[in-house]
Amino acid sequence: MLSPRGARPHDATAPAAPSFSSSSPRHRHRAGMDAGRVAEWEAGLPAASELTPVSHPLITPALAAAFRINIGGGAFAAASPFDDSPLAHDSPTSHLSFPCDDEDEEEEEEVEEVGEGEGETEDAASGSFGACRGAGRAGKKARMVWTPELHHRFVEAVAYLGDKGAVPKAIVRLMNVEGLTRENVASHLQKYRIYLKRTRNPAATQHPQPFPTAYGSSF
DNA sequence: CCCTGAATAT
DNA sequence: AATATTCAGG
Repeated sequence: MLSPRGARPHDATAPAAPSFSSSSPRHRHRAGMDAGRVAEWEAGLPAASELTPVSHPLITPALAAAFRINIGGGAFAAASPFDDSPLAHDSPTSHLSFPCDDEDEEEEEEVEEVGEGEGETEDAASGSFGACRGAGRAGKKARMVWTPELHHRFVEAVAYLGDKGAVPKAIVRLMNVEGLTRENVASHLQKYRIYLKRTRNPAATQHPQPFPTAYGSSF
């Protein structure tokens, strides 16, 4: 037996990382019980069974409204090469970047750090986004971090397209997120499908889980 | 060429 | 262990 893909020459790259890497404001995500926030993506799920809109009357107002995600405080440029997305009509629905983690070192997670009981009412979920790679181009494919907002957008796009039309390409096109590639969506789509399958038939399996996202989403 | 499934790497 | 990335196949 031959295993062709046994060894993979990994590019040891570590080229440059000079850019701004001085202060990295870590966002403290509080796993509070924001049921409202959680219900957000839950509401975007195809509760019923028929979610296959055979007719595509273009973008619906509901979707457009649902897509109205917080648009950060203009930290990024705004020149989009393509602007032919149906969603990118005139609403601030484009310019979404995903934060990424740098550092190659394997560092343990930081210890818990509780403030002095300061009120954290303001949620950071819809706050500022840290653009990681955008203009700067480096042979570094940072691990994509699917933020709840990004995931929500993804879910909305899938729900709109339907199970039969939810193709990575269409989703990417609808999301219109710069930096988001088809592979990224395809990968996530797989996970999303598995998640749906898992929740649909919890037979002989653990209890239903919300969504195995790396974010606070506990019910 | 595109989409889906599994394997692999971090 | 979980998630994203990548390879391979249909």
